[in-house]
Amino acid sequence: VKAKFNSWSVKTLSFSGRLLLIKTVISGITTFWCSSFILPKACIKKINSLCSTFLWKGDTDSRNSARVAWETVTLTKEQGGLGVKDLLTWNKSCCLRLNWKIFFRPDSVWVSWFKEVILNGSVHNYWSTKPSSTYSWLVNKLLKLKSVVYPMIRLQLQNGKMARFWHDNWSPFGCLYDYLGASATRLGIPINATVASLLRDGAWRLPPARSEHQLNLLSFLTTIQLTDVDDAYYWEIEGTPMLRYETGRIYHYLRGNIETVQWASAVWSPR
DNA sequence: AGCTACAACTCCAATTCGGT
DNA sequence: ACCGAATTGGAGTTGTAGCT
Repeated sequence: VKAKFNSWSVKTLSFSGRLLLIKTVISGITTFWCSSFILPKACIKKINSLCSTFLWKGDTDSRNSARVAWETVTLTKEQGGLGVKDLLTWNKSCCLRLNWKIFFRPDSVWVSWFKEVILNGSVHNYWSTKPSSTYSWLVNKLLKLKSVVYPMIRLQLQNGKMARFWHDNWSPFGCLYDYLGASATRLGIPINATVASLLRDGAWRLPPARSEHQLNLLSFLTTIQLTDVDDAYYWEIEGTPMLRYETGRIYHYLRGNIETVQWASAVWSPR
């Protein structure tokens, strides 16, 4: 990145010219690395710093004298920024794509490797696999993104033969392991039990409810009817099922709701 | 698998720096 | 005097190599 900046610094570019270079070329370079690896924070900080200096000074050697904080520059134009991608969040969005792949692109060689070596042969073990010092740094980072992807990877319950009772996201209550506080008691249900295994002769084999949460679950169970089709994972964002992974969409989802600024339309709309 | 010492990383706040 | 960035140092956390 620094080499790129230095090769441009000899030319006199306008502010918007430099902005465009950052948004296209530099984003292109970083996205390549972002898509395969989780970058260390210090690394991202350095790249941001280089971009900031280049934007305001035109080269990377002089001391930075930014008029506006980089944090503000990374807002969208509607939010009062310049629409440069926030690297940290972009990196996260790219890496969530790897998590998405594990579930929805099983034919990839990397996913097969991940499934066999890390997940003990089944994607369903993803939720219960804990980071370990025997795994690589990246693998552990991906496992730690679990809580972020969890609400997006839901399971459509059909015959219940694949759905893991405790960890799959199949009920309206999310992860039952957390919802029922199962770290203390698992109600006699094995950690890898499938939903179907709890239904025998048309009745749910669950102990009588002893908490409100358990009661909620039991009343929900009476409303469902298993079919004879296989269960399937599906990808959804804020309640909307998605067929593809859209890095940009996830990026904005991760950024959260940021207030827009009323002068943006006046500044950016074409005359 | 567990322990230990050490390295690496992350976060935070205080301070310094350059520029206007 | 003020602003944002950079630097610094300390505290706490996490990861790793080497050992038993």
